[in-house]
Amino acid sequence: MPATAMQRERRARTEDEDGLPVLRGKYIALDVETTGLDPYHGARLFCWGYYTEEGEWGFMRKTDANLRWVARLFADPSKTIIFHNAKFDLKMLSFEGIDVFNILARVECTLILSKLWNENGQHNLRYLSIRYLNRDPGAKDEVEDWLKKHKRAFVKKHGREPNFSDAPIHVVKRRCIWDVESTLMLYAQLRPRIAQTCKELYETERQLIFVVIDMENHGVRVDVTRAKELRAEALDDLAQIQADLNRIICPLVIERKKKGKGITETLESFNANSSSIQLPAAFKKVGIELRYKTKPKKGRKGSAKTGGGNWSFDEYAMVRYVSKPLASIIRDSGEEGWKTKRFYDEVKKTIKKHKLPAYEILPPLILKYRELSKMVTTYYDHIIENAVDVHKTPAGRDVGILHCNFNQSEAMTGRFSASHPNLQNIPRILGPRECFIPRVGRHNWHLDYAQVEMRMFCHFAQDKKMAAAIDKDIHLAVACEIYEKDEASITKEQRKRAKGVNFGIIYGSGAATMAETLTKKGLHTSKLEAATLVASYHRKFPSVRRITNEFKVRLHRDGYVANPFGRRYHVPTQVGYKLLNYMCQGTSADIMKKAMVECWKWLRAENRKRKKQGKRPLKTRIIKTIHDEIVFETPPIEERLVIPQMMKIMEDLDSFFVPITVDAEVVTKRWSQKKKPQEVGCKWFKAS
DNA sequence: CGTTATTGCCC
DNA sequence: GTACGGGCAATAACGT
Repeated sequence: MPATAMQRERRARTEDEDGLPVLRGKYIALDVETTGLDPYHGARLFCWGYYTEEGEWGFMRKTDANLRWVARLFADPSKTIIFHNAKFDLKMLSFEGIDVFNILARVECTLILSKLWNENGQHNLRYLSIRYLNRDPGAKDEVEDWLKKHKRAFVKKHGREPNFSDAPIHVVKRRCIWDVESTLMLYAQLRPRIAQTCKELYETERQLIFVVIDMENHGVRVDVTRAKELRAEALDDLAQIQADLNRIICPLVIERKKKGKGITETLESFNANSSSIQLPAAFKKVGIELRYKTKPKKGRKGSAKTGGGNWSFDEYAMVRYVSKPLASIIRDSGEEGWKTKRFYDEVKKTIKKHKLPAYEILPPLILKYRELSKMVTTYYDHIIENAVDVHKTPAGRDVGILHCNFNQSEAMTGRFSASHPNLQNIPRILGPRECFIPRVGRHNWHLDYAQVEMRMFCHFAQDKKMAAAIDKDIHLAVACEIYEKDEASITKEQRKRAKGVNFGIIYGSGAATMAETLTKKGLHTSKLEAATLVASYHRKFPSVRRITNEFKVRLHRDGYVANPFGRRYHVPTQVGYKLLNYMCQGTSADIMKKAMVECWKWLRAENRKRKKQGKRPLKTRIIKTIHDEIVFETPPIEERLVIPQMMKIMEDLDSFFVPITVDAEVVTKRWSQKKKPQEVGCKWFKAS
């Protein structure tokens, strides 16, 4: 569409009761502009633009009448409303009192369409418009440019950072119209392609938008007081470690660069997080000879590798810089999550007992320091700073709600990602999980697909031997095969090794990495041993090689490989070994997504039914997802009805070479005390 | 104030 | 003959 035509505003023929345009177009691209990205901390929309296939377009500021116009648009089942990232816009509109969960118009999303068409690369509107529409970014960047240019002056004048709503309205308008025009054209290009390739998957993703908004708006409950207690504890420990470190290695002479010139400095306080400058200096000073270097990491999007070649101080290297007894202390403390005091006592005791050189205390202290500072900055601080609606409980504790951002279109395999804060990487053993608590009168039920990636692996390989073992103990069964022993004679360590091999195979590893990974987990394994295990594995499970090759053949033939839901993976042929993993991970992810939609829909349908029958609605909700796990919040009185129903929906979702089964655990007090249903006296619960 | 490198947590 | 998959986030260091 030529830019000149675009700039000619076409007046709608008719006006509604508020004097606003009644659109003839059926397809309406809509885009809201906001004061920020996080509505839970005050960001709000202040205007929006629209563009229809009839060439009608317009720009509206937020007023009651204009919001009513949007509500009427949403109530019209003959319309299709297209967003680029519908989740964001709808979430913002939900904060203006729009009931986004009962929209009668059809909601579409070009971000999801683009992601499904090609999981690689960028999916922002700017990039897509250039790539698919040959469109000049034009007005797209003007708002950002304005903000950059006027930031300093604005802060000086108003005492705060400027946002989109502070830019001149005509600049915002131009951008907004640019966005909606692009969105509409993009939709016209992408929708037919997806209709051809994965219509049902798109439908799942599309409906999932509402599940995600619901989940994010509801949020998870946190015990802010507990976070503060744990934070204080950690800070105390950190102060002690810092003092010890300073006593051992300061003053420390270091060399660093400043404006291209090398300078020398003497430090009175040591920073254990400084792995490139202070750590090497400290190790040299106490006389530890450095032996391990960092490995190159693959650059963004499979490009050349970057970095590497510097001295390494990760845990892998650190345990190797100390004697064996101390190394086991470090490993044990990590696995069991010891408190700092116990760790200190054990470390000192061990050094004395084995008459180790005094400097060996350095690596364990640094590891502990890094662990604690990570807990504080990444977890406790986040909970304390980001919890909203904080109030006191009768017991005098501060509790609040954390609203995490779930992104359904970020990970290339199809998985969810989470951010701000990332609820999907909360440590399993250390303190943070103590801060997550159910709401009053609720339990949190964690329903997780048991070994789902392993099951998908089994599905693709169509391996009968594996299929027979998957509902018992797959790792034990694999151990029996690769060690050629019966179950009774397999040691715990051998089973653990087999487990590592199972994961390694799914991840596409070879002998070298397998050895490294196993050794890292405390199972000392040489490269040769690992090679033997892998060879043995492939001999016993030839289907794995077969399916890996089959995927490579398909990649070569079609340029992509599609999972059972039609999600396509485009990868360079050099990394064809990744396909098996993508297929396992991605199929699991799509199972999860479909399950979330089905569970959510069941709960809504049930409530409509109950409303008709004059019964009170169910209070059960989906509150979060962690890859293979859906977490439901439910009043105990509903558990018996709802939980088995949710499990049934999840398990009966689709049919594969092996059944997909669901395990259930429940949190009544704190996430750290997640329990089996039987342990909390759920007599009605029957494990599947 | 941006980018790169390192580290470490999750499934 | 090679190679472990997918995420998010914090800090340090350095140059603009």
